[in-house]
Amino acid sequence: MNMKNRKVSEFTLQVKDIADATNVSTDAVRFYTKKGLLNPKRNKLNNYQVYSYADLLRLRFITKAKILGYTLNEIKQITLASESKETPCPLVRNIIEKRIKKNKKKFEDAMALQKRMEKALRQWELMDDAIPVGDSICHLIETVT
Amino acid sequence: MNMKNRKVSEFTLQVKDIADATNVSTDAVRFYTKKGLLNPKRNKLNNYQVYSYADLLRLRFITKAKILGYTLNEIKQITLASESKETPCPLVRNIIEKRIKKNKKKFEDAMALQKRMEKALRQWELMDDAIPVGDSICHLIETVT
DNA sequence: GCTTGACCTATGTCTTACTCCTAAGTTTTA
DNA sequence: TAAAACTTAGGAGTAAGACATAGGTCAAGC
Repeated sequence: MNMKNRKVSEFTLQVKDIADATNVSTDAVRFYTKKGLLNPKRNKLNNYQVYSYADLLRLRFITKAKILGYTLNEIKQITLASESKETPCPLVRNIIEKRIKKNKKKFEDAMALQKRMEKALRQWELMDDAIPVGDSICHLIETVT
Repeated sequence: MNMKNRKVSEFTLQVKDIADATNVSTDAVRFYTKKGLLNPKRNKLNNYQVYSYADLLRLRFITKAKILGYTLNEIKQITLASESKETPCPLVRNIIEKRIKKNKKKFEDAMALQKRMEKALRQWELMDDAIPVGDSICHLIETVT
């Protein structure tokens, strides 16, 4: 490690550091950076991106928000809003509420289908693998749908 | 309706017919067709695609399988397998089992986060919209994550 | 001092599952 | 007969990256 070039402040992370710490690929980190969701500085000595601990926290947030179904654009809006001193609560709450409602419906539908799928598979397991009933898979599938 | 040109067999559907019947866009139908998930014939008189009732059923299946998280490639494999007389049960079961497992984990994670998000939002609702606490949204978000 | 390996940079193409747009041919309707 | 509503094919754009490449940088070992 070239400490002369690496040490910019207390927490100085390179792409790989921040990526490994959050279990995100370096490609994804660079992608978020290009999109403006992360705002690293530059090390002028070698042109490397220099991430801070705040960037790491934000990256953690991004991964969680993504699981919830937020798009990167939504996440960007939320973080931008949270940066401005006068946080426009109603706007952000709106984004969040909408997403929660959408997700709820989606989850419920998916869960119901998932359960029927699992049930069908259990029933299928009682049958003989070797039976070549022709359309048997279609029928299984149709019981699911 | 030009019946001379339209009537190829009992069930003769054009793109729009099959699309409307399944609530899928015509673009999507054409996309599935190009990908080989649907196999219409051609009306030689006007070069139109001619879909059958079987295509309609398959399209219905595609939409359901998609909700379950199957990719179009997986769906194609399953339907191809179900077409061959000796349906290779173990292979298809494998695809289905894998997908179910993947979905299960995904749903569980997402559901857990969704619940925490809803809880945080409820707590947030008790607060005053007008309070410009600066990082309050970040804090809300951090309680969620 | 130089090579090797592990980083980093930027750019570009590929993927999935479409949507939107264009241009041009066909069929239906007024 | 002309307009409206269909059809065809192709190409471009979208999200959220993965993967490939070419070249720059840096620490370690010999």
